[in-house]
Amino acid sequence: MASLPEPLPDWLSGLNPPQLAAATALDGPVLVLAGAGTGKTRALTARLAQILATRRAWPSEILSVTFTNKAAAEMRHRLAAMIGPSATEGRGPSFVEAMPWLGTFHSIAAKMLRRHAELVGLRSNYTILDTDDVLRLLKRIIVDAGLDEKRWPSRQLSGLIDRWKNRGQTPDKVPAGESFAFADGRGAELYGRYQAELKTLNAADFGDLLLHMLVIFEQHRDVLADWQRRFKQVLVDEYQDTNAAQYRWLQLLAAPSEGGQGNICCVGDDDQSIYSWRGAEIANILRFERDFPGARTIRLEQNYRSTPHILAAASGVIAHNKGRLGKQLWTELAQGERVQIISIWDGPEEARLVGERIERLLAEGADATDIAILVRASYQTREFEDRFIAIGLPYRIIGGFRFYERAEIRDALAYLRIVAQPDDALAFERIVNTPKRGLGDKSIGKVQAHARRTGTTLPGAAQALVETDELPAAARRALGDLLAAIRRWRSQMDALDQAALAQMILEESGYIAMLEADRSAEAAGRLDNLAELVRAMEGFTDLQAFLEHVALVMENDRGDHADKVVLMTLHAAKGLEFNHVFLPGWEEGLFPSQRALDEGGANSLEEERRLAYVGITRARRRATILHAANRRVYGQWTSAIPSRFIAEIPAAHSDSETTLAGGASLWRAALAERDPFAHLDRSSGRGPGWDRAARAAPKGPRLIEARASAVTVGGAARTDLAIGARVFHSKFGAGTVQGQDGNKLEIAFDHAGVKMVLDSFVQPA
DNA sequence: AGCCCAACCGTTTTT
DNA sequence: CGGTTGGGCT
Repeated sequence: MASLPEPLPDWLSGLNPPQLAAATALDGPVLVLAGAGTGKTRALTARLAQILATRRAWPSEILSVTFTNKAAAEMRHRLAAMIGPSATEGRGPSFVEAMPWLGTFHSIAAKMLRRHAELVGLRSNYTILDTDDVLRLLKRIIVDAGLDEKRWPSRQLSGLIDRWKNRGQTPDKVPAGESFAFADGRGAELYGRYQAELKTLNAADFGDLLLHMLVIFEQHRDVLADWQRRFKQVLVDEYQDTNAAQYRWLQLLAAPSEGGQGNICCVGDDDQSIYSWRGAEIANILRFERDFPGARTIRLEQNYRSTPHILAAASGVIAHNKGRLGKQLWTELAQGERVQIISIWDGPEEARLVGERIERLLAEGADATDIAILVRASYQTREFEDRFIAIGLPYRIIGGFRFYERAEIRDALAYLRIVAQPDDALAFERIVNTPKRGLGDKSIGKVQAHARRTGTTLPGAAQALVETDELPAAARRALGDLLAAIRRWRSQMDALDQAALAQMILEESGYIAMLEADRSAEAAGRLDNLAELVRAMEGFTDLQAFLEHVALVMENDRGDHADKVVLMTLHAAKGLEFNHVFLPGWEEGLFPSQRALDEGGANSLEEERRLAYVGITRARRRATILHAANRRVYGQWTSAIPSRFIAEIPAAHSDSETTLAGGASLWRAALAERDPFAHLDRSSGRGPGWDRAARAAPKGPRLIEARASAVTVGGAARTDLAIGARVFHSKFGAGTVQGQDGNKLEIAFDHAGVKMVLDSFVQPA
């Protein structure tokens, strides 16, 4: 590395030594192991600035890949702030001239594919299908193949095809054994049919964007060579999340062994690899040094985010994983508070307590946006929503339905798609009878039959049928009118800008009228959404560009940045940070999830552990972990033991509290339901985290904000609940006492069966 | 063509 | 328990 000038230029100043190394090691392969909160984006941005400043590459010669649009936007934003707006200014398509190859894997591959589409049998205006289109198409293929859609659901096939595509496998490369995962060995065959169908639709699914480029690179080395020559520098963010196809794509573009220039910098953290279920292969990062000989590895280990207690807690947990590349995070921040571990009776109680703690934080002056509740599974947010609505605490849920997944948006887009791309049969199918035109299953069935018979596309067959008298007069007229309207709209494509065109389509198609006629509460919101869609279309070069933007780039963020506490999954929280983080539901079976425990073996468990690590490291100042003894699962009350991850948090960096009177004994009561030997008081073997939970108890039953009605201090047996007494339990309802053991009662509930329950939880009926 | 009820099935989710 | 979906019914 050439020696750096002193003083350092602006874009390099303030970097710590490893960050500086990451920003300036521009020759050859570099792996940057960036721990949580170690200023990864800062180093990456500085590297881009350094490349540009030293003229190692022009903006158009840098390939810079991320996984999410958010990450790409962030990098673009920070780069603009660092080197001035000229290189990156603009929104929508206009910045394309500046850093054209900064984006997500999918958007970059889609752009490349537009240039080479014909090499895989597509035209450059191909449609990018969403999951819904894919499922409908697959379902048709499954039914056409004479299979029972119930027995062989399209979702499952879609999952398999996804997996194959993630691994870069075309239908002919699917291992024979894996083909048996679907329809008794017909998996690969159906995959092949699906690919053929996509070709006739002039369409690609998400996985195709990369897969097609791989096929093109492998079969047309001249095309590959062009791209290799172009990209003088390659940057990859979140490298631990790359799948096999993405990995191969990067290798082809950058590895010297394939003819690439070899200046590739991959940034990632093996401890934050949480997407294996989506095809990510942690092995990619683990074997980087082998794949790119001569690679230099740089570790970013100084954490600027969290206190030592929080870091130590997270490190303690992740240390239980094997096969890590290894990092030692450290910080200069003051010690701060220990991680709080709270044992609680049940789900509602958990939500209640979190709500209370948040209110206290807000009263102490915390900003609501500094507070997050991170859950393992999205359904867990429900309990918190209920509670927060009840106490009037403003909250916001991140994730869930995206704007463009809404039915009205997808309908509007289908209209635009059929206008932009006449062969898009899926779009045609979607809108042919929306709004209602009297074109029901029977008429559409005839069109489909005709299409199949004559080997034409669905819209083509529709046109042909309109010219015959095979359809009833009414249907024939309706279909003819629709086709004429589509032609008319298409003829306006050049004359009108896409927003005006969309407005026209929505009005002339009767779609807006349909919603206006609908008096329901949702209809008004749908009209608003459509107006928002039209507004969002302004500023794109053309309709095609907009449609691609929608398919690949459209943000989920609806600009709701008000002062609200945020609720989201641990997955969604990766990359974010908050002063105060609540981590509820740390129970075996929930987190780690039952499926991870049942199916994936050690690897799955380690991924769950990484998720725990991600969760804890989101916190800047305070992390609060909770686990409940009882939770309602599918309407059934189930007891649970504390997550093993709780036991893995070093005691020196955490404090345990319990709101459970009787502490350990209560856990024993909860366990008795599933453990016939619970009464034997074995000293161990109660499961992960249990000892830890029990240890909180000896300090004496320490009540925190306990509901007076539900919890009583002390373990003295009650005398008013003799055998035979009728009692009432707030969860299980009425029952009869059958036996007594200290402060535990065996109660035969009228509707919930026989259970062991602490006497403090029941009242005489 | 459209509505209603019952059977089913429940991680994580980006592009 | 509750949302979705598909089939069957009107």
